[in-house]
Amino acid sequence: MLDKFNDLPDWISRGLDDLFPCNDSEDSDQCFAKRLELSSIEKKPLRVKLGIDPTGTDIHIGHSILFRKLRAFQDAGHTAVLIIGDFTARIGDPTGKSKTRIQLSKNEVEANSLSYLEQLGLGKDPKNSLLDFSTPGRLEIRRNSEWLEKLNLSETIKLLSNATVGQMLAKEDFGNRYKSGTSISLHEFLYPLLQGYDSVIVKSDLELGGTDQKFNVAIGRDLQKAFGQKPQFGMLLPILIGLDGTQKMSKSLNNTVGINDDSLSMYSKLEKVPDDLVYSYLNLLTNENLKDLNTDPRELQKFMALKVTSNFKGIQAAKQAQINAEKLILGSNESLDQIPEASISKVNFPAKVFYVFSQMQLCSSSSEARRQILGGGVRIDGEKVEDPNLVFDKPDDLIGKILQVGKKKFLRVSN
RNA sequence: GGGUCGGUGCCCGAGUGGUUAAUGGGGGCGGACUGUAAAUCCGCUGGCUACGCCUACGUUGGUUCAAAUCCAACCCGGCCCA
Repeated sequence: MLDKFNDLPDWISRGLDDLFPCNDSEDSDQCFAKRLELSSIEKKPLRVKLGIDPTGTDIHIGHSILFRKLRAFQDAGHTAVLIIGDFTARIGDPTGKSKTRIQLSKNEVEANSLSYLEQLGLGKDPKNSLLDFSTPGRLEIRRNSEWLEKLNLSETIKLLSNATVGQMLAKEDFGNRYKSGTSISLHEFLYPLLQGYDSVIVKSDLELGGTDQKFNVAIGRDLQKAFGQKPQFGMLLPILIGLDGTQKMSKSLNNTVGINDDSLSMYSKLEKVPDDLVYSYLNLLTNENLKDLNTDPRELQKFMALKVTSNFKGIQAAKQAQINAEKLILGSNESLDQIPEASISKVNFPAKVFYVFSQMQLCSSSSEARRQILGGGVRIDGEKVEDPNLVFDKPDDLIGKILQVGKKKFLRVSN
């Protein structure tokens, strides 16, 4: 932990990558500890902003780092201001993307937003969700189309005048793309300014973001000053490394653990993250004490997987997942208690095996199923299937049996 | 707007008239191995209840018995010039 966070309570400093500005000044615009102090003196909760662009449908545990921090502020009595970037999602934040993002339609964005809110805990008991949706005054949800849609050209130009081309190109992502000759559309320059303008509108005291957000958050601070407000602080949290152990966790890299994953998949994915990631997962995704940890790497993986899973699924489900995962590794699926069931109603009989596996969505296509069978990765009730053209005449031939592809994908056939 | 180079499967990248569903690498999936994994080795990697049929090399047309490969127009991108 960096020294400069020493005067902050542990629930704030844990896992931080950066907090800026950060100095010993007595000025509550320069020193976050002072801003906190001011908040408690004035009995005015801080407004802690976090923006999400509803561009996809699944939140993964990498995102959860930010939400966990936001929740910590909620629990300390502050106000979480969740900005749904329903407008900016349609522009696309170029951050970290080598290409201009595809623009989404209004309907897609709305559907994604709802899905996000549900995943974050809308309608759920705060005990089992990422954010507290029910305690009055702890959460404000704003959609940025509310103000961005109304922005007219002269206001837009005023925003644009707050940043320079040099600043934009100094930003790592734009700079790289510029140098490498990848196209940058002008509207992408607007993105950081719009995100910053969000801070102005909601009068943010603190904005949370990943380390790749430093530029955008800093722009927000500049804009607030330009609009005569107290500038926000920026709190940056690390980008979680994905399951591959090298790249950031991201859906498009297929190295994620979704918070909607069932507990068994969540646990089994987590128990095999590379050894040198385990510590950071514990640090960023749990509140466990990081001293006196078990030194056996395999045990540590399991401990981490259990703790993280129980954060999302509850301790009971996590323990069960651990037991089931052990059984999976030993290769016996018979004693598994939590095999998902799936109805066979989509299958038309007579049915060939490969067709069955594709219809049951264990394989992405019937060709894929055929290949898996030929490759020796398909089992029914533990028995290897050799012939892809094996025919089942009626549903009863399959109901109650366990279909398996590889080591991790199971399904019990139901009516 | 002008000049020039280019757009190939999830990604990168060969292929410049015909055994080409398209070399190779990465990634992914499956198998073996192991403390799970990684590394390594082996196999697979467009779709379809399928030994056949369909769809694919920016888009649309054209030439040809035959096109990813030739021609035309258009769309998109890089660079240089305005």
